[in-house]
Amino acid sequence: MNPAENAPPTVSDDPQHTIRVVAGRTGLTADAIRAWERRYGAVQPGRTDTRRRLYSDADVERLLLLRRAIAAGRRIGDVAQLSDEELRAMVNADDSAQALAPPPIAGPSALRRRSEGDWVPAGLEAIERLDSAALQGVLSDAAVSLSPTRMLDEVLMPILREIGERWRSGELRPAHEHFATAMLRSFLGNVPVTYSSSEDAPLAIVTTPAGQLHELGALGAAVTAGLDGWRPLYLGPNLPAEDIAMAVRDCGARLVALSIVYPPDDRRISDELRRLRRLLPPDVPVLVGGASASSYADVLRELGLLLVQDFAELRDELRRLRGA
Amino acid sequence: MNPAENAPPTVSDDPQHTIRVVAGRTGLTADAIRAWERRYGAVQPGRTDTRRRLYSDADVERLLLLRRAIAAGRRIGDVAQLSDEELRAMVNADDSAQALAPPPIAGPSALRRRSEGDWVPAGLEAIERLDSAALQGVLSDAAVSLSPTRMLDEVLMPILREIGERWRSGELRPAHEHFATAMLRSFLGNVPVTYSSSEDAPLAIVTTPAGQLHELGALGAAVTAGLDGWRPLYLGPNLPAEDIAMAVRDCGARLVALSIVYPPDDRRISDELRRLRRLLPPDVPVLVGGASASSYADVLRELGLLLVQDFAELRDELRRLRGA
DNA sequence: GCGTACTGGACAAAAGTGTGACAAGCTCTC
DNA sequence: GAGAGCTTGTCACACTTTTGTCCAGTACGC
Repeated sequence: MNPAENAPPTVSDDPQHTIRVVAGRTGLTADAIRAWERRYGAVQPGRTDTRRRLYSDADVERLLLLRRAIAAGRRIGDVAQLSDEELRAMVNADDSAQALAPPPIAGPSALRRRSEGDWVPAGLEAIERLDSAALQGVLSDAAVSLSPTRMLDEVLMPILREIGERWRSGELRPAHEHFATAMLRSFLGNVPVTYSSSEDAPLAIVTTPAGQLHELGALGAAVTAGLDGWRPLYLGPNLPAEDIAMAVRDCGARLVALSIVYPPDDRRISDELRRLRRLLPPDVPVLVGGASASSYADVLRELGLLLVQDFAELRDELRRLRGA
Repeated sequence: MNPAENAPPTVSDDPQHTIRVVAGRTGLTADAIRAWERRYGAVQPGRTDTRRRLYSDADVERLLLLRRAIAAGRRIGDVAQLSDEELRAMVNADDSAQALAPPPIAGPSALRRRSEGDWVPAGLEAIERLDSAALQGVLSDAAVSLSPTRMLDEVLMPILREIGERWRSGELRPAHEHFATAMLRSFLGNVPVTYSSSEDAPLAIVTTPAGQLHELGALGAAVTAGLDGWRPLYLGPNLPAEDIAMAVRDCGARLVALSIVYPPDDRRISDELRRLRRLLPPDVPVLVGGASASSYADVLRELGLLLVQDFAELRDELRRLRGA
């Protein structure tokens, strides 16, 4: 019942990071982090024997949350004392309030306290019943407890994968798949990818090549890029190579990310990739991910496009490229 | 499930938001908010120990209502003192009045038409520049001033129409159309269509028939249905007739709404409609709208499906059918 | 020994507050 | 249709609070 014993947890409580690392990861200055601790007890890092601060992953996440709250106009003195859950709820509320007009988002508020890890089966069950209220509840509930990153890795993508499998096996009808896709699309579209990305963040174009109708992977990639210091420009699915190249040129993008999900081995996709590589400036890297991406590994290698297997690898590449 | 869930605090009375946050959420300037308080006591926020203002969610909602009243031509001095109920009633009345009577008939409190069309050109310009931050700004700005209904009729649909035309004329590239579609999809996906619809509202299935990839019209219809007392189940685009019928049967839907945008005269669409009518229970009405819907008028008449030309007609039909 | 981190204090920039003034826009009158 | 009068958003000012940054002195790590 608890498989998470040996699985490496994405967020650990072990104190391990020096203040320098934390400053780098959060974009805060070391001085600010110390001031927040001194004045408001915003985080309480562990210490070495010699009183050096040691931050856990959870601390880092909390600092990131605080940073988002600040960005939404909160005052650090007001939010520093909130619990992680309160903070996350507040940040989520701020985000959606800012992204859309009528703030009264239907409160999930029903199903409370779900033991961790139950999100996926609960979501699948709601999908089987075509119950949008329940699915919405599961999603927003999970969003309060999980960071967007973990939300993607541990809830949304597993649900998608499972849907895909049950659909292929005939266990679920297209209606279920369509329903789930529509709801997840709405949810992902709601994640504000704009917040951390300041004006000067490098621009990444995210889309799927012509012929690729499944957009959720690409949208997840856009969210990931936004969380990782890029400014994503999401162009939806099914975009011809010429248009990708045009957007890169016109907007001065420094990166293209593509998602390929369905046809595992299609000439037209390969051709599109070739054309894209030819049309793009040689110094603009192209990342390719998605369920079927690896079946194009040969073409990718030939063209010098980078294959990413999952969102974790995508994050790594994004970080590496941003540094360059 | 959980019946005794008393008062889900969607709107809390706790003072918590700084004036800065409120300004961001309402789109008002901090100066204006203070002026309204000073001159008319429009809201009475709490205070911190050091006299900084703290607004509750209820205060924010009230300010949003005031803003919409202003946008409808009211003067702040006249409406600032009204109770929340009076305000809400007035704003709703203004909305429907505005929707029903485009030519302002002379009246005692003649509605000043604000410089209305500002949002559409601003949105189009953002789309031309592929500037997601700007487009997001236009959309949320408009959404704060307009009710979801008018937002659909006066901003989103005009933008879509215009994009379509400029795209056909070659003035805009597919990249622009894709970009706009993706952003509008995200925006529409976040309109909380769930809140007014209680458990017992009749269920409406909204989708597009197989072959129809454009989903925005259908999504707009789902939003409209949600605002009009139905419980919409949005199933995304491109759904075969069998699956629509299955969803209707499994969920006990009382209505199907379809959107047909692109191929104006396609055998396959007609066949899908015929199949759908055959598979559905005869007492489940089917509404068909969208840019190309009227080119199928013959088939629709033959099958007894209802053609709706625009969202206003859709609303009328929805109301009529809900009464039945 | 040199780079990094810690503490506590100091300081200046940013943001909020109250008050008053003003210009743009609207209404009404003549 | 010109002008008086009112409404209202914005700005300037002087003052307070909040908060990020800097510094000096000390200690640790490699």
